[in-house]
Amino acid sequence: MTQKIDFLSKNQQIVLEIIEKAKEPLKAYSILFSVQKKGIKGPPQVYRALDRLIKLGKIHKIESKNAFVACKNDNCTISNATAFSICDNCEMVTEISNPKLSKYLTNFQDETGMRYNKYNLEFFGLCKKCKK
Amino acid sequence: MTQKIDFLSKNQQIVLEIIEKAKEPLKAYSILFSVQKKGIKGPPQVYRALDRLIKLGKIHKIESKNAFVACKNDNCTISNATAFSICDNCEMVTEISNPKLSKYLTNFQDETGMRYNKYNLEFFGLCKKCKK
DNA sequence: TTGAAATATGTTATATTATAACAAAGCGTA
DNA sequence: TACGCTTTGTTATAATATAACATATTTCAA
Repeated sequence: MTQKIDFLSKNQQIVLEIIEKAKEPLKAYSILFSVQKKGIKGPPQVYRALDRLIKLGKIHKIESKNAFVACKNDNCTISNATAFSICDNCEMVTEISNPKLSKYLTNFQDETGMRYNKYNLEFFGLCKKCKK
Repeated sequence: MTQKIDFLSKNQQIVLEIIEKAKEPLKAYSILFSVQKKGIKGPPQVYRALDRLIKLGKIHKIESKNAFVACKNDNCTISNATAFSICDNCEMVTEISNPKLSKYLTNFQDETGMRYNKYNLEFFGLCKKCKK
């Protein structure tokens, strides 16, 4: 049987915890180094946990940075519709949860008639702090 | 002085040409293999050309695939505002040029007051062919 | 013109990110 | 229990990207 959708294995819990505690997106290998003392030895264990957490919507991958952040939405049902704001200077990443935006993009249809079931949007600019 | 904005070096021309001819996004190392007969020996030469072509708006990087496509817009002034449609099955990638969408996103402002000067949007789904 | 500073290119090596391949362990159920 | 399936562990390696330095080219002021 496939793993139950609400159950996290030990490795998955370890990886999720460290991502949730972090204030910034974490790279896979920095996760690996941090969790080696907890018994995780190799990249595949980390990447498998990351893959699963992504599928569950518990974390998201910031594609432009190859880094991972915890999902900030209460129920992580929108992992197929993600938007982030990224500061070019301090690299701060924030998940945008704006109902209007997600509605607009979820309903978006282009000329080709292709219907989308997932999107990822990354905004870049300077955050308030760095604008000063 | 900085290289003139409308001038491409030999390497840049070679790389751009091969990307423009391709029907699908190209990976950096597949570009490298194709251009080795033309005198380009190493990854840095390819990556430098790619970086410059991106800055000029001649090509875009598909972040979720680590691959590069030619810009389809006549004048490539919107390289800071990109949107793509990606088929999960056949991996076809199309650049979306939809004025309404780009206007919406360019003007988008979130609660934090951060103003964006760049965004990248990637839609995923099944293209017409693959839906059948 | 000429030569110092800046820019661009070539080259080797290596860092970073991710997955293949297979072995071992756990789990459900007939 | 023993068979099939899924998950986990482990080693090795593939794929992506950049550091570091050497060489060449261009720019432009003295």
